[in-house]
Amino acid sequence: MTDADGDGASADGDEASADGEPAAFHAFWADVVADEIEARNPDDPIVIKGGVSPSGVAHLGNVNEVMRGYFVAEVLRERGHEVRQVFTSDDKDPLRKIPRKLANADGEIVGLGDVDAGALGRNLGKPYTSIPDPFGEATSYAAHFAGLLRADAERLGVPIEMLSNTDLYAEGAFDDVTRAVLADLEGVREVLSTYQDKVDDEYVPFNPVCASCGKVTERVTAVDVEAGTVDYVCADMDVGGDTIEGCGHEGTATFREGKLPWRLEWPGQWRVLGVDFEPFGKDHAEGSWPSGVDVARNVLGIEPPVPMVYEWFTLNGEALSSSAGNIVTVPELLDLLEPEVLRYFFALHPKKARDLELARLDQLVDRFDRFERASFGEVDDPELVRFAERAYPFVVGDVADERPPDADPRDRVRLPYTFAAVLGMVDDPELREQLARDEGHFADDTPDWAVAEALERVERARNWAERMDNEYNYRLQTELPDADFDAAVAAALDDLADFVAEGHDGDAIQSEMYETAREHGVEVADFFAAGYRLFFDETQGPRLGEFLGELERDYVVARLRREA
RNA sequence: GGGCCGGUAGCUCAGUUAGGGAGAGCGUCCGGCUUUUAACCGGACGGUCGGGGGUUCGAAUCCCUCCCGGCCCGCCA
Repeated sequence: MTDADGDGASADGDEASADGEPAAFHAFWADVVADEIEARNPDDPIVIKGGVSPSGVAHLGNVNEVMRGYFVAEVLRERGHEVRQVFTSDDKDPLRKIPRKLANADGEIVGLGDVDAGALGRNLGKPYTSIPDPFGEATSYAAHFAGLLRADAERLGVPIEMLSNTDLYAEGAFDDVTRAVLADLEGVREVLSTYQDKVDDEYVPFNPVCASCGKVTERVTAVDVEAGTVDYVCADMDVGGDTIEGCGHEGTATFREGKLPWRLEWPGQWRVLGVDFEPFGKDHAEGSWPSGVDVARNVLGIEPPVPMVYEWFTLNGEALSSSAGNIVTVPELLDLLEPEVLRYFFALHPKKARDLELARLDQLVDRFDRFERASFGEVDDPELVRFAERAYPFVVGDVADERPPDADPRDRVRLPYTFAAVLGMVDDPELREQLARDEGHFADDTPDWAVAEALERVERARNWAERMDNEYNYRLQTELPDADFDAAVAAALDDLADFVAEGHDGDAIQSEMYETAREHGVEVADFFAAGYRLFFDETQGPRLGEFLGELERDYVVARLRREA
């Protein structure tokens, strides 16, 4: 891709559309982005890049990088393009400070106490790839954390290519970029100085790795572009107020034995990998993106990729923060939600600041369910239907692959999330299915795969109720709860026990509860409360009569008689 | 101080590309389901589209301005 061609095509395109050819309307933002990418006539494969800093915890914010790029990749693939979705692990960066929280191989957050923190301290200043995995499993610190993100992407059904920056340097992939930068120090300084005050006449944008102590250094004393080397001194490095001590070694490094600073490395990646599109968080939007564009055009001689800034979202109303503990990981969320629901969250417009409120996950799931119905034309909302018909196939992805080959997607059943939480109050899978059937969620001809799929949500909703400890967090009590009832209520319970013992279905029991309460002069509310106390040790619960009708009769009778 | 992005019903959001009806779900309230007890059905309530100004026959949408929130404008990524 050359500069001139890109500009020319873009200008022609603008004129053409100004002449009357209106831009295509798209209900899905990924189509708009895909249009922009196609307008540049990129060569296949189209490269979509994301980036990850392998520094501690892969949290849900990183998933933006995965999913935003994924939807654009899928749209382009549908349009007939070959697409690579690559991720650079910026793993040649030095560890600058010891993180307070880490995530183990299962994505669980742990404190420093669970790892060899001293080993981390001794390795400050070294590239992540030169530091051992604190959990002693992966080949390096970087490999551990890059692996976490890759695992999360896999859990979400997104295939990504993870590329190690360290490897790219070692293979010489950055040689040309580094040579271009160091051969034009004047130009680089001029470009960068408009964005960074620290860039002066002495500044050399290359950080050799010290051959003696292995740390990333900052002081280059000489550059020899012909030989492809730089001389350096391993001096102290200032990192946000703290100092990482250099060893004082003076040496010579090749272009493969160091790294470019971020503001040059990022555009360098664009050139090395031929990046056509890259989404990034709003923290980059006003900092390294404008300087990256400048560097790309005026130092590296390439057009920067199509950008997309995504808003950050908050978790429970607060900024994501691993140190403050306001964090949620993909594995955690997949205990609460189907993957397609999480994918749906990232299919919503990226520019909107969104809050993911765990206490109201039922709302997110409800919205997904409605979105899914809309994709089948089952919702009377033209706007939503347009979006859903376009985006739904990308959101469900290969979920359908686990269904029988002849399965009709319209046969799928989604139990309302809160109802699924109600079903989660009992453990028995058959009882769960029966209760859902009684409520009319399954028809006689609902296929087995749809029943099984629907019931998977019960386990997740149950996890949610327990995690939130909310009004659905009830458990059928296996032991008789500690409770006293007045004589009238006690008598009514005994009568109800006799009625149940005779053998009646749930509807009949429900009706009888009202009758019995009246006969004994007990407030219906009080009588139900007594029932909830006995079975759930709570004051409220699901529709009780029908619930009891599904339980084992001897158990219900004994419990109503307060015997067991 | 300068810049970027957001602000639509109690909550979560759609609608902003391409100016024309202010919408959905949930919640709330009322009603229905022989039955006040979370699931099902119906209905209602609910908005100065952050404020103000402008353009226009017409603005949530375009322009200006102000307010609020996040981010960037040191280093680092």
